[in-house]
Amino acid sequence: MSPDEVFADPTAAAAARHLALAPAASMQELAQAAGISRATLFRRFPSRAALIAELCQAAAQAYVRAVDEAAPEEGTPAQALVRVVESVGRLAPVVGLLGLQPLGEHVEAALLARTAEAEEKLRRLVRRGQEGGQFRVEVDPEWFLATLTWLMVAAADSVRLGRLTTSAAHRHLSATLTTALLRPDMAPSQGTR
Amino acid sequence: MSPDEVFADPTAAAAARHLALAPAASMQELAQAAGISRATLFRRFPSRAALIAELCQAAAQAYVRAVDEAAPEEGTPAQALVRVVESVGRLAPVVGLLGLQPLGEHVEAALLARTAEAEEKLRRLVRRGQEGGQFRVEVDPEWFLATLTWLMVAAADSVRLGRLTTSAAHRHLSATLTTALLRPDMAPSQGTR
DNA sequence: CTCATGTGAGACGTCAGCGTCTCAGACGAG
DNA sequence: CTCGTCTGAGACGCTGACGTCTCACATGAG
Repeated sequence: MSPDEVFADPTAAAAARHLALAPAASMQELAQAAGISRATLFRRFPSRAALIAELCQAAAQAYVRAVDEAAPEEGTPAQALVRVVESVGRLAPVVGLLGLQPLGEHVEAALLARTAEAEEKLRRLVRRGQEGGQFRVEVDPEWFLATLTWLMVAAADSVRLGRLTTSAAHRHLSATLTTALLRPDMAPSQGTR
Repeated sequence: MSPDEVFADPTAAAAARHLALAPAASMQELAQAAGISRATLFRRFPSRAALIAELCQAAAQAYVRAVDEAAPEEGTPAQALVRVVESVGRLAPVVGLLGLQPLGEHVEAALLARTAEAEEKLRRLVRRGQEGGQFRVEVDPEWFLATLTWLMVAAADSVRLGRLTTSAAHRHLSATLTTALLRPDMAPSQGTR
């Protein structure tokens, strides 16, 4: 999933792309990356904080939608897990390195509030799978959430460093997340690819 | 492993602790966190960049030592993996959130150079285990390295958010890394705790 | 006591980035 | 052609942080 599919505004998409490479980029650089002047960038986003906040909000929105589309409460936990990991994993290139952005106090709180519902769905999925015997019981749901988040960053960073291709990173991300949670004797198909 | 064991200088240790909570902290804040005046902080570290660089160098040094102490080339790959994960995992609380620090171009290059040798040892370990049949062959060594790095951040961040205790995070970190790489039929002891 | 060393407090200049503003030019609609 | 709208270029002031400097004070050795 490319930045342009997550951010309706092409300016925002370009800014997000550049911020992924240079987290401390100035408004000057972001404007240049978007192919517009600094003045125009300020016309669209009244401040730097507003720009960052809007990007993060859009990313959170995409995350919530990805979780919803995967329907974590439907089907067997194992199938639901695969769908979730596949769906959320697509966001890695866009959302991943945005997670490194230093945020203001209330902005971070707003983001957490926005994603709280989706995270709760995932916690329920983990518990459902554990009660049903398909998931490892020793995995704390909170740890699964943390793993999901930061392995997206890992995937994005590996691509940034040129160590993995986007598709390889996505594949490994999915594989690692499912093997981390699925009980080994429950693997639907042992292969990773 | 506490910050004081990684950073000989208690000032550096305090700064690292504070930077983990506030990545964009000013020199004023860092001095206050270390219990010294801003002037004294500048006497010890000629610039902010120098301070950050020194912290990262020390962290990289600790990482290299942790890998060396785990002796990744000795014993069976599975045993070596457990040692590595255990050893490196201890660094998570200290090193984890330091990875989020925006670095200058050449500083990052210097860090990569410093850790290159240790990373190469780990790549060899992964390949050795794969050739020996104990490790999953579908896991790219690069992906394992990325996973190792970013799950340390995940552990540190989970603790920061109060979602996990330090010991729980460490346990999950070890468990996830080993299950991600070990072939399921090769698990030495199935339990995680 | 005297002196050397180290520290805290704070003033000061510098500078980069932010955010505002103005003006000139491009461009399309009518 | 004319007007309204949008944009780029650039000047401007402001702020916060950096880094330097000075001075007073504490502490400890001799």
